[in-house]
Amino acid sequence: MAKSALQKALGKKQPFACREQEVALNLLRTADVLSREGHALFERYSLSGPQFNVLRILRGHRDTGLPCQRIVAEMVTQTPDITRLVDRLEAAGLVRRERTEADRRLVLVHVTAAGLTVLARLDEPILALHRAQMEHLSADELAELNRLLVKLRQPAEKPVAAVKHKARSL
Amino acid sequence: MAKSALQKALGKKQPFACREQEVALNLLRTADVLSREGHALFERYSLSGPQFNVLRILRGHRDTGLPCQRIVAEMVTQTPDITRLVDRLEAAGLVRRERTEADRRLVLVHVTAAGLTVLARLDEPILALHRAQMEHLSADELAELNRLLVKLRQPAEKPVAAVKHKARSL
DNA sequence: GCCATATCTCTGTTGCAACAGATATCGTTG
DNA sequence: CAACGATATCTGTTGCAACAGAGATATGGC
Repeated sequence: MAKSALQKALGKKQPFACREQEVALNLLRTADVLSREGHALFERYSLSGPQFNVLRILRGHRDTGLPCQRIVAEMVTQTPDITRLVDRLEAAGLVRRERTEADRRLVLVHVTAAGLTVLARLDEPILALHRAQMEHLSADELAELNRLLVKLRQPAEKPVAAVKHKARSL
Repeated sequence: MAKSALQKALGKKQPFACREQEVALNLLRTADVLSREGHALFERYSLSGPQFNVLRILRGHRDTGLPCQRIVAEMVTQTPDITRLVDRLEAAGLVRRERTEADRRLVLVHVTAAGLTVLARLDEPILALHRAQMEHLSADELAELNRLLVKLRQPAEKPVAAVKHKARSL
């Protein structure tokens, strides 16, 4: 295997154990690099990445609101600590909780007008950032990258139990 | 644009704003899904992902040791809190600090025998996990994915200052 | 109608991450 | 050799994330 770009970037002197490991490390590193730039953008609005993600999800359901569990299911980076994440958004006045009457276990979370305002201000810079980060890739490359990322993650999304069981038996 | 796989997976009803945004979300989500399985593996050895990463880096330089700054530069997910990360590894007996005499500002970090033992136990399960996560992709697809991930991250790695300055002016 | 089970959310605790400032050392300049 | 800036690491503080357990409510069997 020839020396890869990541090896040089990281100053590594020995090759990767296998191509699968190279993909794993490249995936995590690229995600880390790109998400840091997004983090710098959110920071100016006192938001974290997951917080912005939740706001955007709630905007997609602003007519009905969404229970916490559904919010987590739609998040890009899923967190088990959705309660306090919503707590902080609520303290900032960006979302509002509403206990339902039909099923009193459920708490529907709605985005507020203030939340929609913040989202509106962030929409354009976010898109501009994404475009700037990827302007050196062709449309075909972006489509292929999308396809491969989805395919890579696909088997782990449904049979999670099987994978976890396998991992524990190692 | 036709409905994508991620839209269905996330239960979204409206399309992405653009393909660049779809790539960004797919990248973060795939990295999150795969890294969680790795986290479950490290957890059994009371290690975090970055901690394992540091140990592996130090193994690659076990003849000379490495200053903290160099460790950060080689990390997959770079952290500004390397001091305490090394603190915890040192408390666990997996690394050892050594103040150099030539330049007394430098602290060379070495992996200990115990650290090498932990690494040796983790090497095979990690490779097995990576292979299991990617067994449904062909060798060509893995190579193409590697190429695209490296290309996507490439411009952000060198002109970081320029990008950051640009982001701040938004 | 009552009890067991499942679901949803919240709380308590621990540990890590991020940012800013402090300390110690080195190299250079006058 | 004294002072200045640069470099490398450490410390203090704040806030978030992860995990376990508890409280409240709904559902289904009897």
